Amino acid sequence: MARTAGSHSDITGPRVRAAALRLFARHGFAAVSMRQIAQEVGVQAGALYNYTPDKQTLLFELMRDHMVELLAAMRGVGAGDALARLEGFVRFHIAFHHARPDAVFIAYMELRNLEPANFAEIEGLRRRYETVLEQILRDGAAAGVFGVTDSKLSSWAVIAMLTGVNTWFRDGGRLSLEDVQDQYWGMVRRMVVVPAAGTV
Amino acid sequence: MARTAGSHSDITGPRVRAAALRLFARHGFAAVSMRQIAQEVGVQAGALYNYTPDKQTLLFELMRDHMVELLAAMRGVGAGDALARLEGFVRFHIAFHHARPDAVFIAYMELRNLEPANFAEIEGLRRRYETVLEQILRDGAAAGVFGVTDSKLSSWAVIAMLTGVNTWFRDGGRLSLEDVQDQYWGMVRRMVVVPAAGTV
DNA sequence: GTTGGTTTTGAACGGGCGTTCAGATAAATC
DNA sequence: GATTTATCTGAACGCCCGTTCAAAACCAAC
Repeated sequence: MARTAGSHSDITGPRVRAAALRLFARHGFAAVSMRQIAQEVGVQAGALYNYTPDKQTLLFELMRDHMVELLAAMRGVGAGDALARLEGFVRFHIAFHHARPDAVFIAYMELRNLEPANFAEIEGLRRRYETVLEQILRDGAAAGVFGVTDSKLSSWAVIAMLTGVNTWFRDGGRLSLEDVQDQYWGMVRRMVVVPAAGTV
Repeated sequence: MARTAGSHSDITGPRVRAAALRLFARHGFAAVSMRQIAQEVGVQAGALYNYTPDKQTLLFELMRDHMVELLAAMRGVGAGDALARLEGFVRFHIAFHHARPDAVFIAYMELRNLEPANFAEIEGLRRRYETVLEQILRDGAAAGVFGVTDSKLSSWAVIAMLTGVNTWFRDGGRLSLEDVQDQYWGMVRRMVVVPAAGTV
């Protein structure tokens, strides 16, 4: 024990997780072998077990870290009225997910490869995220600003729509990420905001 | 050759595909073995090769059949102005996808397990589907009914939102499928229809 | 430069993989 | 009921899997 700064394992651990993230996202958890991950890191397969007890835990920790990061980052979306918070949520969701395509992909596609206990934990974290949006929609509805009648259904609809950006958006294309954020915010706003009389 | 009505293979072929569909959706293509599929059918693994040349083709044909069915069924969504066709599309998409959760799941999750040529074919079919919605949005925009400025982006947003229903909707829950269709149609309508003056 | 802990290797374990195929079985045809 | 297809079995092929572990290599501390 008593690791010193700069020891090998301080750098190898992250490299293992990064390789696993890349490969799991590219080929799927079940299709990637520990030997492939080891080769990407430049090590023999047995050495991986210094950094994870098994393959399942490696997957689980990638997903859990991603969700925890998501929840932590979202805390900065902040205050204001429901409309402002909704705009913040939309722009944040798009930017955060765009910055982590591999982790997002895994978090959505590999749920079925989690053992029940691990699945439950990830689902709990996801529900916490969804609840934030749900609360924004409820607040806006209570204030008479949003015409949302079913905040749960609406939050699922919004999140699915926003997450879909990751399937088609690529840097350097016709639209910048800001363009996309603007357009999606416009769609979400029209979707939930009940027009005040006289604004048309 | 010269198969007679009622021969064994007339019934075993579909049973193989049904078992593969179920298992691929449940556990993922890479995690399911030919022996598991065979067991579900009640046959030895070798017998499967009377019905498919290999595992990859089995997956591909499941996805292709699903997409072809989708495109065929969508042709019945029909005519009318852009608003009516958009409503038809929304209700159709939700109903069709709800009736085939396993095929939908596979069609979205197993793209990465397709060989390049097979991937290209499935992608082409998917693009044809998306183009239908895109055209509806363009028509509505041209008619001044929709406020859509980017029909491609909007069609992706709508499809992602609608497909998301499959991840949470369950029969026998709080909402009926008709409830869900109504709510989603309301959201899509508000999202794209530019309100006529005086309707507020 | 020896010590003592940390990390890696390389081989092995038992098992499952997709696929093939000769031979057995079943079903349809005459 | 003999013959001809169609279908299935059961074993085998070569290969890869996740994981373990003794022995080797490495490396900071004294």
